[in-house]
Amino acid sequence: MKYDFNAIEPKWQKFWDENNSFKAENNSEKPKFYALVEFPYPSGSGMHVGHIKAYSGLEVVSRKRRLEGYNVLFPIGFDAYGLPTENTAIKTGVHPRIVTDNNIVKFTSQLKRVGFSFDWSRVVDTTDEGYYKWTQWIFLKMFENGLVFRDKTMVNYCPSCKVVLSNEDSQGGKCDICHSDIVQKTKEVWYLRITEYADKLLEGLENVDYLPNVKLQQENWIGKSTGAFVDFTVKENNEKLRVYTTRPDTLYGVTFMVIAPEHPMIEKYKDSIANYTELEDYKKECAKKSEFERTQLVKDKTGVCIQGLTAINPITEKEIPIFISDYVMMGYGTGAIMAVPAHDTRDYDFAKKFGIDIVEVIKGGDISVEAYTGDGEMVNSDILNGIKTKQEAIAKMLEVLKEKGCGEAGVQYKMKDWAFNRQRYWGEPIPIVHCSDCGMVAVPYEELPLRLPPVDNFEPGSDGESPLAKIESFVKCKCPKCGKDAKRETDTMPQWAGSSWYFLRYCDPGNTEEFASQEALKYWMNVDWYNGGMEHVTRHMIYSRFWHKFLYDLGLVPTDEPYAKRTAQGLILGPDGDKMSKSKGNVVDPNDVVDVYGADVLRVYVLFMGDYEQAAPWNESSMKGCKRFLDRVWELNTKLVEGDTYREEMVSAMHKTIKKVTSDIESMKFNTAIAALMTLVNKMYEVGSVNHAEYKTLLTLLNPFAPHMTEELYHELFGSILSEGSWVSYDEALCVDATVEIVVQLNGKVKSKMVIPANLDREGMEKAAMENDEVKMLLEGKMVVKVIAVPGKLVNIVVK
RNA sequence: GCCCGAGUGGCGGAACUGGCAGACGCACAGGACUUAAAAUCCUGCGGCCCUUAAAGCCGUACCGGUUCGAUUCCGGUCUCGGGCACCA
Repeated sequence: MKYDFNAIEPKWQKFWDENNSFKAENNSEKPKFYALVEFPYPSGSGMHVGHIKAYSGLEVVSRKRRLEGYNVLFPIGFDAYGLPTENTAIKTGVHPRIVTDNNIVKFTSQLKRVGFSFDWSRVVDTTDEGYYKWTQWIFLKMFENGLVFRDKTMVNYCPSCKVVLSNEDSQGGKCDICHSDIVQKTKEVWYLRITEYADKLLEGLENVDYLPNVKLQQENWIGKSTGAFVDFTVKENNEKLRVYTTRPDTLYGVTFMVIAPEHPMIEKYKDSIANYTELEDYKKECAKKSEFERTQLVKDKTGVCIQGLTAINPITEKEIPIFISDYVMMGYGTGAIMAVPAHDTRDYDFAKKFGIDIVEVIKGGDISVEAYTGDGEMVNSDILNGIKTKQEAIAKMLEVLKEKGCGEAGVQYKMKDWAFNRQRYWGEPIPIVHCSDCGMVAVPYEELPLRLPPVDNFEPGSDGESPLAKIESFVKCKCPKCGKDAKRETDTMPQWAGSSWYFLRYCDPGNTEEFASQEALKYWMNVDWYNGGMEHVTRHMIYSRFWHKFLYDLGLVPTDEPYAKRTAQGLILGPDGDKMSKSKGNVVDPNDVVDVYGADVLRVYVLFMGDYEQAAPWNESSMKGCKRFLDRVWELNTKLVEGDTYREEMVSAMHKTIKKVTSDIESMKFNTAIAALMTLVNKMYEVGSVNHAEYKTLLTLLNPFAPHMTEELYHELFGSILSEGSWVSYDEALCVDATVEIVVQLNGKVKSKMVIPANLDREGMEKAAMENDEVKMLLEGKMVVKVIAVPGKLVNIVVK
């Protein structure tokens, strides 16, 4: 009889549910293990198989850890604030609360059908007032500590979603949500001063175990550069014009300066600028371009020379022109640069177009053709002449700048402050009150949560105002400080807020007094292993590390980093090889797979289909192989024989498999772990029988992958694997066979094979090879030059 | 443009630290069982050559190098994927 998943899987799921089988204890003698997966956004379309793959990795690790005797916290929750839910509400008129609740029910049932060993008693929902109360609480702590500010700036505005977006949400000039074009708009918005933590976020990477490319992406995102600030002087008014440069060594090659079109100097010295209207026109031209367009025309530089202002190079004392151009950004460095066309490609393009001098100061390239950005000997640089390396030249120049008092070493970051607001209903209200006398005043802690008011119309205002602005009863309030009439802030927080601290809430989800008790945090933190998608490696991970580090600085969390280890799974592509998406219609629903094949087959398949970290296309027929494999494991119970130790013909296979599966799970090589189990099962069929000890081991190794079937079989023979089973160990000495087959090569080509004792040393192998009849024949008439023996592998005979 | 990563049979993918390329699975072909089909089991399965087999030769994107020996290391080229992007 085959594995009847329709009967067996629901049976165990019900058992696990009723017994809270995977409940993590906040107090335990056992060592703790905290495994975290990215909680889903409960969308209306339900989960797809990509979610299943994302959770299956740490699901396997968690189940293994429990068998190894750990107290495991493997939680799940819902990141439920967000635009799609609100858009559904706008379209259907159903309140986002109801939409969210329905979606959570759907997701929960899907997750349970796959048999994930989540601790269902700790589910968090970021839109639950018991949760967002603390999101607001942490925000107020940041406000109190000067990390929250408002600023009027150009913002990325999506005319379709009617929201202001952060740079992160509008990359490439397209809205992250609806993909329409972003326009620039001036607005006063909320910011979190994440740049204050740039160095800490960078340094923290040294002590965590993240995938190398995860670390690299975060480093690039933070974008630290070291260089120098140099003060040029404006001849006409003796004002300092400060620039940031990473190449102070090229100061002798500066032939002009460029400032951003928005640079305040233009306004300030408007009267002494002869061509002010021309500059104004250029500025207007630039403002029309979106951030995206502005970074598009890389080659074709535009700009205008400022008539009436001249800069003086502090080192050479030479006079040089000042230009405005949109290739210099106000938001980075000082909004002004010293241009060295000979050794910077952008400055080179600009100089060529405007006919400005190009002075070589580093030998090694041909500046008549292109800018030379490499290293080389310094020339035309007075005191630096003859210096051979960049490092040395920079060091020397920094000394000189310091002496002269016109510059200093400095650092810059690409990372910008975090635009922390949405003009939407379905988000955490920002707990701030605007008072005409007191300014921005925090809502008192005891008044949290600041609840969303009931509304029937979720449409945002036409000018990018939040729908909350239309609710008079919400907006009108008293100032908590002076008691006068005041206005409540109507922006809500971005979706990233709720996910910035959820891993802390899991430690103590029911707490009404604190976001989590110190005791629980001390016990569980930090997260031992965090797995998720590559798409969250910069934004979500950096934001949440920032929040965590802030709380650490307040002494509210015990560790300075939240995640000890971070890995990432690859996408499941559609059967057509494209990214799964609703619009392409290539989405696979896990429920459909469970209906036909059962949960265990689905679980094994998503891990067997390829390298866990790589993307792989869905292939239904490949899944049949996994079904056959599980059926064969099931069928083995008809071939059971007595025996509580491995039989001789099985010993090395058993130990080798245990070793392989144990280490492969740790390195997320789930596909080869399953392959090893398949090989073992094939071997059992070859032998024709399996004894109790062997079967017990097989079921234990397979349990994390196929928990329903293995529990059923194990339970029949040995009792509950969950409560009585334990992970199996292996003996290194028994992983090797007594004899090995080695290869005999002639000049590196395989010519013969022979079986020798595994422990034979080099000389012994060489001797055995030379005495082998087949080898003797091969060597006839040839001269042996050299023999190389590699124990356990091969003998290579070099002949002439 | 810059920075990562990858390129292996018909397909998904294996190969520890330079040591038998193609584990495991899918698909396919042949056979067994069956009235038949499904399921299951057995056999074969990189290419060339060939009636078949043995033997031989070629083969890990391409060109070259190091080495007794290269999918693995080095130099160059091409292609694909990802990240950043006038970041001074």
